Amino acid sequence: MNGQTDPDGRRATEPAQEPGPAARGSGRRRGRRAEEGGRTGRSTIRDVAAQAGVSVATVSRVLAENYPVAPATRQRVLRAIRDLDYVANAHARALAGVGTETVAFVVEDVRGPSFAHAAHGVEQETARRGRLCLVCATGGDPRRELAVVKLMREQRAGAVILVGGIEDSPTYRARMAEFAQSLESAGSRLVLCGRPPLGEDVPATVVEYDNEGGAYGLSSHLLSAGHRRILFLGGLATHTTTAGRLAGHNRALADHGVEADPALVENGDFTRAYGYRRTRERIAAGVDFTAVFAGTDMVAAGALEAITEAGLRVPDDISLVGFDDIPLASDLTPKLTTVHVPYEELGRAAVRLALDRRERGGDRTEQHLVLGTHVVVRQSVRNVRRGG
Amino acid sequence: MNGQTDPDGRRATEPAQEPGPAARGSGRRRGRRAEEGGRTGRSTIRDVAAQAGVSVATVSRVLAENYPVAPATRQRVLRAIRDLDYVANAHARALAGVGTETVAFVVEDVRGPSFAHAAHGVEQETARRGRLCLVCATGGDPRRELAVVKLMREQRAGAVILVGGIEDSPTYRARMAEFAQSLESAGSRLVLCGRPPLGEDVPATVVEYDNEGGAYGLSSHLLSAGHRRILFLGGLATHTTTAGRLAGHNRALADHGVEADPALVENGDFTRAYGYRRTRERIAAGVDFTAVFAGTDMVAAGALEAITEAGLRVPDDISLVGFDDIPLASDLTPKLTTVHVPYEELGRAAVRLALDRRERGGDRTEQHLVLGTHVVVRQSVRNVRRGG
DNA sequence: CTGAAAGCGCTAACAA
DNA sequence: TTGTTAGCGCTTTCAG
Repeated sequence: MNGQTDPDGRRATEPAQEPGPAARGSGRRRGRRAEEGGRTGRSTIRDVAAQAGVSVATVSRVLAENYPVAPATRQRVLRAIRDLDYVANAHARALAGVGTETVAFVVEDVRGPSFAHAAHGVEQETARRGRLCLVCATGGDPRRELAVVKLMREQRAGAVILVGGIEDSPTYRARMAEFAQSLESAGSRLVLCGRPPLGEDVPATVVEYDNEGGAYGLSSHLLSAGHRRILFLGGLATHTTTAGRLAGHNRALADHGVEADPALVENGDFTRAYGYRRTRERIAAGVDFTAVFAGTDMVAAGALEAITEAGLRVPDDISLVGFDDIPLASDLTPKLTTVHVPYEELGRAAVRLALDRRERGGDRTEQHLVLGTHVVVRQSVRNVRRGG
Repeated sequence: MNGQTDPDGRRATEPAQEPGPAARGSGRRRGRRAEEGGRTGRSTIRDVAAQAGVSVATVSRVLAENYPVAPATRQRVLRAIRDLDYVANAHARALAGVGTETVAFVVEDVRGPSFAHAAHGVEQETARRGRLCLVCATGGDPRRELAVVKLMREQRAGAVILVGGIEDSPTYRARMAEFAQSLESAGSRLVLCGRPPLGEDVPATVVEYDNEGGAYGLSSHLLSAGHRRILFLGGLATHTTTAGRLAGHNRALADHGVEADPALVENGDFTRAYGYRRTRERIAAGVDFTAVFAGTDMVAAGALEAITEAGLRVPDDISLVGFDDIPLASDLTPKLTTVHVPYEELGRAAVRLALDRRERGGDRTEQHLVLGTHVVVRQSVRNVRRGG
């Protein structure tokens, strides 16, 4: 750069023809607004200052309340603010280094059954800290997910929370590791909520819940009730959630000395429609099981429908359990025995961990928290030992 | 200013002692980054320009793709961007007058039963237009609502959507009118979604659905089935939603020549717990009705529980209808006859109307759209005419 | 096709 | 106590 340029660039080259202090641009605007009567368009801190006959710094001070201002001045400023219906510009504020931070909450679909509770947790904790909460849906599309993460980096989000299980794959892991780095280097933080960690070297916060343990408990409950042939209705084998739940189920089987029969494990998705369809097919093909372990409560609802439709009863003819403990579980008849997942706490913890870490200037390490789950016994399981 | 101070100000006066993070000078930050190898902290467009050996203007141009840039230059810039892991700062962009706009979605509680669908509609339409979607919960607290609206003004949200019925009152109307004005003058737009208009002179967009018509249809359905004594379980009489639904109910009664009995109208809230409690009390006090019109499906779920618990059956002993047609309605046994409300479309329309109007530079008039509703007949109503 | 520089609205260091 | 002013990072004329 040539030596003539003032390092600051702007002012040095400014000609003497200085009109008033500060920009002519806003001066002109001010003029226009005055003509129109003072209520049109956004007013700026400069307008307020002018109106109150003080400097912008003073206005900023009464706004921030972080510096002594003479009561009389203060009143004048406040009055001007009211008269002009002034509101500070969050962007300018952010640019100047202060202002409300944002936390992004990224889900596949906001209608997902457990979304509401997780969202509530996030919203709660986020609001408690005076932050804003951005919600984005990806529709499960990796491209949209990529776009969203980029957008969040641009927004300087304090944390980006990705919620829900996912199809695991090397591609996925690579992408996430990149997201994590990318966010980290932008001063933000990636939070994986309800899905497993990526490894020690990935700077992400992970808040998951115990799928394996919950499933173990649930299957144990079934096994203790005498069930030996349990139909497992899961999502794809590579789905992180399915993987965890199936693992717990298999461990329970093993612990009870029951051999795992591959024919009793179905892979599909976590929709109600799938639960219905597959259960119906299995029943049509001959009922070679006494209980159904549905991957989620939604799947269980579908299964229940199919069972009922086939003229069978739950739990008399077939026992049924779900997973998640969404409200639906206790609305079904019979009320569904399931595993409770603390979604709300999951959301809260995600925000808490991520922001606390940043505030304490945490290092780039991984953070990992696993929330407990527990079986909720209701009315959809029958004891086939005593019972018959 | 005195000539001794470095025009860049900060750097010059900066003491040697290592400062904390969040350094005051980006000059220093930039310096540090260079030392550490280019990946720490946020890089700015200036870093990219330097790295690529071009001016910031050029970088801005390749980013915006709105101006011719020599391919070679372009490549160098792109490379620099990648090397530096650069992401534009949305705030700076917004301040400069461009950038992603935001739409705010304000609800009482994100766990509300119909929230998910409305949110989906909003999210969908919002994303389609390349906007971001902010979600805030007020917990029904007017103070928090006020704070949220202010926050949204600061964020320069393109539209602020308030969803769900509300306790109507002069205070409420005055507050809303003020919000509307306030947002309007800030170049934003207030959208009332699922609640009635405030008047021609209030610059707000209103998207509601036909509570009155839906209730009329529903009660007519009940009346046609021979029911004469229908217990109406509503929210407070001043609640906009309750008011609409009750009005439709009463009109149906009148049209069928049935006198409205005040003793058959209960006021409470829209919770499941209320539905349960009140129904139980009424049953205990003597069943002087043959059908229950629950204000919402949630209330109906509670009522169903109470009825069942009392050893009565739906619809054999008592018919039951709800309102909203949330998923729960078809999960209950028996499946609930209810009124379908197009929540998703409601959300979509809210965004569409508000943003379209702004784009077309609409005037300050009120906008008003009413979406239709319709009865969904399922299995919770019995015909007492033929039946007995 | 590229660069210089004037802002966008606000904060905070420094001076008065 | 209050005012002045240098940025924050980006876009966009206006001149080359």
